[in-house]
Amino acid sequence: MPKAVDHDSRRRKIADAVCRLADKRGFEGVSLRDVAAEADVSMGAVQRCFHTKEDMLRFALQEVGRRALSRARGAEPQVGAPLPQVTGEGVLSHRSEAKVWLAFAAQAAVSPPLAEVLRANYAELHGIFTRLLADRPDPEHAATTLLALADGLTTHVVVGHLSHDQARAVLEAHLAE
Amino acid sequence: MPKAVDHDSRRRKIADAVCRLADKRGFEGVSLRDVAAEADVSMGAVQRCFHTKEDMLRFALQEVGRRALSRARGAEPQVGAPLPQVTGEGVLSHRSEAKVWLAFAAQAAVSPPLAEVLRANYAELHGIFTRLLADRPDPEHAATTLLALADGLTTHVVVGHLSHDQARAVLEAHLAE
DNA sequence: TCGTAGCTAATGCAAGCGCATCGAAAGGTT
DNA sequence: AACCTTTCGATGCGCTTGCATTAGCTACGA
Repeated sequence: MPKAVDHDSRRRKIADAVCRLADKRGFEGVSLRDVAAEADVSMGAVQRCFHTKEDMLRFALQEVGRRALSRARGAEPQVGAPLPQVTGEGVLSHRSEAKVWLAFAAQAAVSPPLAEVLRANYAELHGIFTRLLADRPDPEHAATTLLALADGLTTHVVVGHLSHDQARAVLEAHLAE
Repeated sequence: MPKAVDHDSRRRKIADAVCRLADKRGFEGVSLRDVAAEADVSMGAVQRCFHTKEDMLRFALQEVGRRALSRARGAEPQVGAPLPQVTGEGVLSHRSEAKVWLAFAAQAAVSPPLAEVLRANYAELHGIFTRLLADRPDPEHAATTLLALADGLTTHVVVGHLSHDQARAVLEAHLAE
């Protein structure tokens, strides 16, 4: 029988292809055939890794979320270390896959499985930001506000209403309050 | 020859159908056939009102934007009247077609014609909010921040991370600063 | 009445979609 | 070598899509 395939690795490879396509063409640009081509695997391989397109999209969104969490966690305090400075750039960086996130968020509005993944991710991000803002009078509320502001600014940057620098400046001013 | 058709009225009727479908099924649910059925007109009528699907979507987004501006303008001060109170509910109401806006925003990320419509709309909204926040130290910056916060909160409500009431409370607290 | 201009709805067309299927290939075991 | 299991890639299938096309209808003016 043929060499065993590293399914985890392949699934991630395919999820990365999904994100690249969503970034370039939006959600509608994510067809199985295009994903297979982008990931340099066959259609059959995509189908063997994911039973349905929805499974594939869910996994891709989970990957996006994992990466966002990983970046946010990189800003978390180490045990015994002083509370790190929360910066505008740092907050924006957790949405570095902005277009992809926006495409998924819009789809999540009409797809409960995707919405579920997003909610779980938001809950964890909220926890991380609450800890990062532990020196505020109400860290939870501050985290809620900061997350929303960051996402709103990200959307405005994506559509070209604001520049990245403007968005960062807004966050810095907000954090300075 | 047949009775002249009120094209403006029909275009708006079709745009409304687009928005209803986008609200229920996201952007992918907006096919010409479904729009025609939703608007209770034939495929031919849709095609006669809009040369391409892109035209139709652009017009629909303009309609969404016009409605948002109309709502925001309703909050604008009348000449000689005192500056009205900006409320959280008032700010959120300009995004009452939240899912539709989110779907269009995501698509605008990869569609320059839609992005252009959105930018123009944001610019006008920004102007309105700047005037509404004229009593702040920096009204422009305050408007930028408020718009972003509102959009971020709207997204979080749509995906179910926050409730409408939570979003409103965040805005009220922000406005009270 | 006839001709014309505007409007109509249904359908054709080519392309693409997600998912299922199938014969072939590959590697391990006996 | 033969057999079995796993993996493979190409393609079939039924359906949907945007846009083009066609034959027909209607109202108005000469």
